[in-house]
Amino acid sequence: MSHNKVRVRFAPSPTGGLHLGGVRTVLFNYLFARQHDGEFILRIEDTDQTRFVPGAEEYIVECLRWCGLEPDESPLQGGPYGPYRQSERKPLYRQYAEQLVAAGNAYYAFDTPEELEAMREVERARGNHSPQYNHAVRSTMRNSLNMEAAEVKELLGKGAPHVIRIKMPTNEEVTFTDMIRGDVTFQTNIVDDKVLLKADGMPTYHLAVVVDDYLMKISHAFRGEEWLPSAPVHILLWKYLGWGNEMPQWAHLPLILKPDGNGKLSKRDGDRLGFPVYAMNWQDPATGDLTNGFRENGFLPEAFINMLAMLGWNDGSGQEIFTMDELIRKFSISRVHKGGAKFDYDKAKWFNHQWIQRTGNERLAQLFLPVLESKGVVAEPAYVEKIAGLVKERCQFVNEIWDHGFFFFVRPEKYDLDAVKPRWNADKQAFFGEWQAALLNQEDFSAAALEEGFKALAATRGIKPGELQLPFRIMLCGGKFGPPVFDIAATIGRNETADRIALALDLLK
RNA sequence: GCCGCGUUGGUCAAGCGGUUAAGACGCCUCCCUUUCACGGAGGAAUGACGGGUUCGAUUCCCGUACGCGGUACCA
Repeated sequence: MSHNKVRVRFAPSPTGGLHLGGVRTVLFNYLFARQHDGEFILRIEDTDQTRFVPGAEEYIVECLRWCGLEPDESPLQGGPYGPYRQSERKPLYRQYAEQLVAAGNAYYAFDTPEELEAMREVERARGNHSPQYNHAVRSTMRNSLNMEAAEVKELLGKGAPHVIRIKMPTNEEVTFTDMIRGDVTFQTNIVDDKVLLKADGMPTYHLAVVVDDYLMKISHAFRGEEWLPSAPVHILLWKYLGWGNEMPQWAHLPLILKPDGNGKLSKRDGDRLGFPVYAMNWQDPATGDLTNGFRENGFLPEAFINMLAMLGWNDGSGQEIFTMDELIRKFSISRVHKGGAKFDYDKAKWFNHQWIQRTGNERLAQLFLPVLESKGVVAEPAYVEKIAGLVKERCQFVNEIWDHGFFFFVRPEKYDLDAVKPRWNADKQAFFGEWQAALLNQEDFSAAALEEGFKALAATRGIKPGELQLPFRIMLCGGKFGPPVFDIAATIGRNETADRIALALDLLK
């Protein structure tokens, strides 16, 4: 439609942790921008000073960084259309609201909260379920539509508290084309006269999005489905402000739903069901409450992003594993689902498993280091890397390298002797005594050589090697888990292997 | 209540008027492995309902039901 540069934005309000759905909105914006060689802007919508939470903006920025969804313009890095924090743009908005008043598309309203509540009471008494300040009641309220110009001027002159409201037209239809949903039509009669400029001089979301999207030359506006009902207000504002030809194309993204029941996925659902909902850990500065994040739960950003992309979008080919580059190439907004998707934590874990397999041992080791540290273990990076390679196929999370490979770092504290004892006998006891002695002279300590020696020795004693492998494993790991036994022996080394055999033999006597 | 948006297996979903209705997660069985996994082979399981339109509807249209979202000087 326009040959202008693609410019999209993510515009969160800094009120707390960054939700899954929020990250997905960012992702779709980001993919679209990159695909079209456009720009992705982070704008902070902090017009509600009562809801401002310190640290939330920094947190959002850090989330985007972790996800690899870095903006081209933001409060932090600036850009040609700054400032990027709406609170810092406050002086900008009033003139546009005034412009709308002058054109007859908005008006001053002096109603106090008490008067508004009184109006709602009356309406409710009449059976009106959701009383609105709209075409039907505005003539009964204290606003510039019903007052003498002089009176308005006087009130304004002495600084009487007031808001500016949009004057919704009556009996009109507003239609726009949503890139996901197609044409959507609203009757203007059913939408109320939304406040555009608050008494404190701050714009509401409705005015701010339109003005900022215009000033920042936003070409495509993707946001959550919860915004669909207010779209007609925004469309009208674009028109009334005289910018109709530059209005962005809209797309309202489907919601991410809770796994059980219905409804939007909330932080509470995560707490209740035991999975994260926020991208990263979030600590509420007021209450000190800590909410779990995907990052701290051991998710790789690649997996997190991949999983999110597939929640509501697919390329039609059946492919499920995508790198960011592939997503950028293949993403298409028209293939985004209309219906909401229930979040499935099992599937999320599967994505993480897939990505762990695709991640190099060096990086896995690096990510695992803090876990090791927390266990009080110090190890050579090269050794940790090797272990990562040995156990990663059975890990869904990086920290599970410990669960599946702790015995590479420390001796088992307990042994699953029940798995061995029932079939334990003097022959086996003797075999392991001999095996332990043999290890000390084993020249080649590779897994293959160990296996060969083990089997040869078993043969001379007339015991099936299979009968001996499980006991050997228990001696080294303590239980029935872990990579192939001979790999373990080769990795922990001659002395450690011999020591562990001796230790276990004592217990089995 | 009103307005809007949705509705293919338990979940994510492909499909775009004619198909044995893909695939993935999860679940079950078997194989591999005398550990745990990975991997491989199978299996159970799906078109909300009712009307049209059509030679033929999962697919198009209209209702109904259900769900969700919105209905603030919050975003």
